[in-house]
Amino acid sequence: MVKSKKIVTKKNDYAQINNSAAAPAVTIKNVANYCRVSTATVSLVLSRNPRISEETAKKVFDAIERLGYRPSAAARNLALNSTKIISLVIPQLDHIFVHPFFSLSINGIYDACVANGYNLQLEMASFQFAKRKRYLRLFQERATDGIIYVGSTLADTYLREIEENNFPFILCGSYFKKMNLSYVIGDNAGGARLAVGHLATLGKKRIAHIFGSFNIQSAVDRFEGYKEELKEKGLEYNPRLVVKGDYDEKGGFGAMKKILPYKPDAVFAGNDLMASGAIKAICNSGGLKVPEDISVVGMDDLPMAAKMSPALTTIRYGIYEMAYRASERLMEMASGKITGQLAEIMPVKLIIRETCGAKKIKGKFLKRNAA
Amino acid sequence: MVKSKKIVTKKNDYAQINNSAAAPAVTIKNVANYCRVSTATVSLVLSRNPRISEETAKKVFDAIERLGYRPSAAARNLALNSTKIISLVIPQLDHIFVHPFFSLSINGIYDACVANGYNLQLEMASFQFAKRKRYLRLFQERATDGIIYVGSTLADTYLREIEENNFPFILCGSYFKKMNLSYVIGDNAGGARLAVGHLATLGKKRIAHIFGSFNIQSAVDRFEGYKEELKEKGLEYNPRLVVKGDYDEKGGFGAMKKILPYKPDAVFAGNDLMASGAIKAICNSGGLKVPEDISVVGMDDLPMAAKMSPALTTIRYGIYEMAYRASERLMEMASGKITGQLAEIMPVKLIIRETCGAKKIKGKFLKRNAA
DNA sequence: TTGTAAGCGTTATCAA
DNA sequence: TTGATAACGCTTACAA
Repeated sequence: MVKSKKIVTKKNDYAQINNSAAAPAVTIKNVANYCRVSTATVSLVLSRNPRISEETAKKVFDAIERLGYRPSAAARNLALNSTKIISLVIPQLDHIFVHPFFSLSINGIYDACVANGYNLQLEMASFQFAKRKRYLRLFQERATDGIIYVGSTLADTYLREIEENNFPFILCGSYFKKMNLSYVIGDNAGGARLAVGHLATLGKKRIAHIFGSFNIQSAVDRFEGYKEELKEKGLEYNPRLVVKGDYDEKGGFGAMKKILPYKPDAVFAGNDLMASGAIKAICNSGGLKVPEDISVVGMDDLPMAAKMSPALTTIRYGIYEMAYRASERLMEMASGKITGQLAEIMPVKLIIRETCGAKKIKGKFLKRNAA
Repeated sequence: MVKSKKIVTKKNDYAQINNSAAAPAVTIKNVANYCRVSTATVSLVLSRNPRISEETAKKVFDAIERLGYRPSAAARNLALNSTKIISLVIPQLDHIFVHPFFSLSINGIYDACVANGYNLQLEMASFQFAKRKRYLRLFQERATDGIIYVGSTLADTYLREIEENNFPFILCGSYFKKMNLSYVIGDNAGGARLAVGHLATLGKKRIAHIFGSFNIQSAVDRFEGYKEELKEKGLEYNPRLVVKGDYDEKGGFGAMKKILPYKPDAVFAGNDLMASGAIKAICNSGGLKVPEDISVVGMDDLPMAAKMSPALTTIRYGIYEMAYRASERLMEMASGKITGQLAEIMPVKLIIRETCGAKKIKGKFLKRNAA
């Protein structure tokens, strides 16, 4: 990992004249003594307890200001048995942060934490994470108030231990049919049906599907929705038109190349990234065009979807919102406001842009959907 | 909230039969009572103090196992006055996590934390962050052991307060000339000189430069290196050949479009993203080709550089390694192993691939540099 | 080699 | 309205 290297290091230890790090911190006791009240009073003032007189409160606040007092987080944690820390678990993938799905999720979670006075801690769902049982340890050591897991896979069966212990825990964007773990997800099957239904309405008969990975419940659900809607519209399900795309652009490209020989007239991709790859594959194949020859609908409505050219028709359920919401729920669980399993499904919406061909593309650019 | 229990006599010294959420946590006292030793002994066993007999140690470990004891993080923090938490501050940009520079940095920092038993906490350098003085508060409340800031700008003058207080703090990839804050950076000027020198050696006379933003010290340094090397090689500095590119692909594209009218024969881009944008601009301009007509050299050596076609010649200093190293240093500061200002400069290396034209491109693909 | 007990800095329960 | 003081669960002199 870290290679040895020659490094120019310059130190100047005489830089620090005063402010030795050893300076003892100002404590609640100092404040109490300073105003000649008890520590209990100071504590009550800080928690804005109304039974403290205005006068005393002011005196205390002044002292706090003057002495530069800041309550110790550790002491408070110990007394309250809570850390105000939320742990975010994300898959350990090569460029996990690069994936817009995760970036958006993290932003939503971070914002929710800030809004509620929580700190956000980062955990990778690495091999060590599972082996060392960090998902349990964090709770057992009372180092976190709750865990939110974005992007779990069906292989994460160890999560059962969390279920058994009933710790504040929530899944974001994924879930397990066989575990009573709380979760917030998008309406995956519903979204798929919306997409496929739309394509069918446009007269498409040979609608293909690129899925991410059946190791992920949401991909399974999208696939199920795809099949259901085909049946609903009286269209035949053709396994040759369904290929795995691994969630990224490259995978979508490869999947589409495999599908093309079977003459699809439309594709519903399991996410926008794969949709983008699929479009590239189509346009790269002997003059085929999107949407003229093949319609494409994605899912997720990433920021890139609106910027693509042609702009991507897709399913929106609000990734940022989903993550924000899941975090809020988690904090409610952590503070005991809600108990038991919690399941929320974010509603989906079809965002019609250009790649489905529902709108005629006139000239170079068409007025886009608000995105 | 699990609150107050009857404090009468003995606590439950028996093993937990079931684990309802309200079950009080097993404490060090339970373990001590269970093995009929003192809490001090248990504590010493846990810190693997050699003065404890093998026998007792075994007994204690067994009890810990049997009772499922896990030390309370808060209690330990309070006693040790340390949290084993490192705070990572990153700029609040729209898709901050998408930028490979930050992804790589975060990965390096996370890995260093895990390797050293630290937890990683996330902070955005938002308006609130500065206004609420979180950068100070985190220390004052002893909520963190150290802060690492990736991607600070020259506008972050409030950091002076941290300097004054001498808190464990390190900048990663940036620094301030006028503050004695510790930092780890790449050799920016040196890298620029390497790039420009290489281009000059290839016979280039009109070497352009796309810089990120002069609000960032490293960009300034790269620019300085560029100018120095021009002088060194007896080439004239032409301000028209230097344009701002805002660090991203789009900016690089725009910058290059502005430069093209002035007939450059080479470009040194301040990072790989802008280099990529510049190449697109060149290839998009009336049949110009890279490297035949214009050579391009980037900086950072992102994973994408090797994958580009033609593959990007660039300057490597190891972003992941830089971040890893900065974290290690920070943890050393936090644990008091080192004091005073610390400055490390990661050595740079020229990675010759295809866009500079140093190697002839035969056929479609050329054997690439190991990357 | 082990035990006793004094912190660490809060909060919360009583009593005043 | 306030004050004493016992928790919270751990570490660490200092004793034994």
